[in-house]
Amino acid sequence: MSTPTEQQIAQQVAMLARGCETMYTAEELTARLKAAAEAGAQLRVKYGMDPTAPDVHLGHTVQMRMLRGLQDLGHRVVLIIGDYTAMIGDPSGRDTTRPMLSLEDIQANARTYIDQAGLILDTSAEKLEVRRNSEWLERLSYADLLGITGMATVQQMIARENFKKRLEAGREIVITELLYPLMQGYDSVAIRADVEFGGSDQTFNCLLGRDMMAKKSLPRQIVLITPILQGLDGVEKMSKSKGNYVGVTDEPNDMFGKVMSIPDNLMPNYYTLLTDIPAEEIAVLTDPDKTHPRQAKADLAKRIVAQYHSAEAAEAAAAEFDRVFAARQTPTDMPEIRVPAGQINIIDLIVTAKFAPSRKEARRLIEQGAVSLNDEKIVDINATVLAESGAVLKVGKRRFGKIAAV
RNA sequence: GGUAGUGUGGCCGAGUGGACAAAGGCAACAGACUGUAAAUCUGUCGGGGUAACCCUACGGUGGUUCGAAUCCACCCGCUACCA
Repeated sequence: MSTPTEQQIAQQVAMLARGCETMYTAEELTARLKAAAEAGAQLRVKYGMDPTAPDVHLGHTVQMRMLRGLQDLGHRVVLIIGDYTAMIGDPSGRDTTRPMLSLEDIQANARTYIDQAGLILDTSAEKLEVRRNSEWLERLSYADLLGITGMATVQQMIARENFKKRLEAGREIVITELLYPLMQGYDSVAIRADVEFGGSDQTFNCLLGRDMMAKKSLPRQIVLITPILQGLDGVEKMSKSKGNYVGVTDEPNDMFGKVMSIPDNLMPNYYTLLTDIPAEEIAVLTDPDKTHPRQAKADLAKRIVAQYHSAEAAEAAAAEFDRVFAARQTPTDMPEIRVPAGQINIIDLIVTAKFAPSRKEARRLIEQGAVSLNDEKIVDINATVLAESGAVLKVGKRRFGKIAAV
């Protein structure tokens, strides 16, 4: 790899800037990239993972895509599994303290996480280093801890918005909560991070790490803050617990459909953070006068499916979507509903198919005109139908099943 | 430890003896329309029953009452003030 020119470095920085809300600082990043290139050295890019929530969704990929970009430039990602922190349990959780995770759980979660992250990251040993923070945190003595706590001031802590608000509201702050940012910051010191990525809620912690490094006379890490990706509802942030997410391991059809369900006004955001399309093109795609929104969204959905599956899978998912929702035909693949051959009550059929959680709900769906069998709408909640193999039960717009009479 | 407050459906949040399966909002689901699982509008939204009606539910356990989410006692959790 030849030494990149100033211009190439500037391009690299621009690529990262696109997905960042804030950079501390772009100048330092430029200088560090240049120095690394000249020395033929890899930058160490820190990325923390919470071993309690292993499923990777599009929200995580905003950062991961940039990490991958850096890997492709020759740098190394240091994935830190927060096993030590997880074992203690996160005290900042408002309601209940999280249950302690066993070592096995942490292992398993980390495994799942790395497998899924591998869809985006380069997992070769050269480009990815996996560490657990128990490696260094566990060994600290009380004296070490005093040294670490000596690196931050109460003023710093209470300046943090999160704590400030709680102080003003008179809500309590447990001392260990103050220690958490320090632990995370110490991770940076321990691994000699050059760059750390964090969501905007992590700003304080990342910057504290940067500060601690300086106090230890280390080159302070550059902090890249990424925006929080909004969920499918367009209101809350994407998260597994809110159920408004697209998992990277979602099936193509599902992934496509979920992306199609985002509000139109979320498209610019998704295009910018989840694809590599240049800004000028995004502007054209998301301008309703220039591109039909339906078209733009299908295009977005295809690109996303292609990233995690394949271009063919994306085309197939798009075709399937058109088939079912635009042409209103039955899907090519439907789950089987196994029922005894013969007459069956329609409510029983819906419940057996698991298309409704209760008989009451099944009845409501019928009353609302949502149910049909072989394209024939069923409006009578007492209807009895003939269960014959191959018959297609449809409930609502997207629940289909093929009857298998046994 | 004392005092005051608070605990409601997936979430937020009203309700202070009957008209309460519990206002309103969010989320969700359905229908119409469409450009899609977008937007908008309408409807539904604990469970069983064709229905009348029944069962479960307002932190927990008992009690008062013809009747309790609502009143009382104790307990548990959270919050604030005091110690």
